[in-house]
Amino acid sequence: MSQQDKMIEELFHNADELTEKQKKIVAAAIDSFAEKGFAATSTSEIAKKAGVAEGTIFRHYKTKKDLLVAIVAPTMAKLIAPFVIKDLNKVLHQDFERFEDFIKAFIENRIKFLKNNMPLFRILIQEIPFQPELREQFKEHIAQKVFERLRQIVEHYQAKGQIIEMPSDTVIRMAASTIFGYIIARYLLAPEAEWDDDTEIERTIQLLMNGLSP
Amino acid sequence: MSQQDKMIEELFHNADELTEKQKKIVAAAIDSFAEKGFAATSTSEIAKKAGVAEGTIFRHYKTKKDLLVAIVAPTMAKLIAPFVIKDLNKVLHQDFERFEDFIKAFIENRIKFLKNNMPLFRILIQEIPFQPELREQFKEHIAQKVFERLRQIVEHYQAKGQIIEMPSDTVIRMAASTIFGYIIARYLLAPEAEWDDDTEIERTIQLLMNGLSP
DNA sequence: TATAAAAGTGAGTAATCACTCACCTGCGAA
DNA sequence: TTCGCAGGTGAGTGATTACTCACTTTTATA
Repeated sequence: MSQQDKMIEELFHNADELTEKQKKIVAAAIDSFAEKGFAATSTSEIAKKAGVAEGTIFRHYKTKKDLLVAIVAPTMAKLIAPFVIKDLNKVLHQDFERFEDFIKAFIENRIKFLKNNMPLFRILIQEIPFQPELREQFKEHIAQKVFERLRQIVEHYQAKGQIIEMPSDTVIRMAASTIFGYIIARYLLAPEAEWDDDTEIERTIQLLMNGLSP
Repeated sequence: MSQQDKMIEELFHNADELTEKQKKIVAAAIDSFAEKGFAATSTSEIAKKAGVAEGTIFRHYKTKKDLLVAIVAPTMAKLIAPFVIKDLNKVLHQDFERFEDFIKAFIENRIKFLKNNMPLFRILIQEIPFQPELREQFKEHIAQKVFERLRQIVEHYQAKGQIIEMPSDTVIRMAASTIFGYIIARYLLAPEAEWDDDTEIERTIQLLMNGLSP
């Protein structure tokens, strides 16, 4: 099974219900959407790359936008999955006495996920500004659920005196900027450069810890 | 003169050489490109919004992509202008003994610029991944000139013992993440939210100072 | 093995695309 | 007044677009 296949398997919980050709369509679409953007990619091009007839695409996806949503929606779900699990807080606070340990485990976990799903992450951030449907999903899930969870976490560690007293939204913004900044620089802006990943992540966490400590 | 006009005047050094209709084309294109993206915007739509015939667009710009480049290239130039002025270092080190003062002045200056040119900044970051021509310009200017300048600045303040010893690229990445993180959150992700800008900028600088101090 | 449903096909369609071109208009220089 | 020319026009161009549909092939089940 190829890397591409594994990515798709991981992405769609019912991947075994997908036809061979359907998987090829999804793989081709991910490829092209990430490289040229959704609007600049034609369905004929996807069909050609996938080695199927154009009609086959529309057998499985009513419209081109449907195909995009079918790709992006589960990516978004996977990305925020760790925030949605029940009793995150309980697990969290048992396992991670210190904020530093929590954020380290968390960053490493999410970076690993994004690293394995870069084209999808690319499509996600590139198309959200343009697709109201995706923007709506993003707002509903991220803005509401994830943000609420993050606030709880920040406030928990603030109560323990491990994070500086500051509006939790500001803390979240800073942490998110730093983390996404690293991911974008590492995997999108300069993927070809030489990176000492462990050291860079360590330093990034240190920036946050120094900056957010009381 | 409208706000839109002022923006265009500021952007094109030879704005007085632009026809009335040409200005309207540029304004309409900025509007649509920022909202729907370059690929999803048709020339007929731009013409309609600008109140001109479609042929008029192609009288001034050979292709649709030419129009995009004519809009984005000067934006990029304006954005990096402060780095390109001669003897930046001399000016810099006379005026800003402390790194904190420098970065504060710098952030405020660039935020003010971006604030007045948000649609253009949006187009810039949205289209650079897709347009090889823009990516080339970006690499040439940012990667080479700007990065070199930033390295000098970081190393200067490192020599003075005001910045932690760390590869200058890492320092730059962290500072850029933090600053762009604020701008993107403030003006693109949640422009409608209530923001206490002065306080947020102050806190953002404090994060950097705490995180980057030896 | 027979049968129906699902998967797959590719020629065809109307709409839209970026771009062209022959023509028109207003204006400054000769 | 005449001329040249840049600015402006909009109907027209061939190419491409997302999508349809009548049809064939494959698959699952009884």
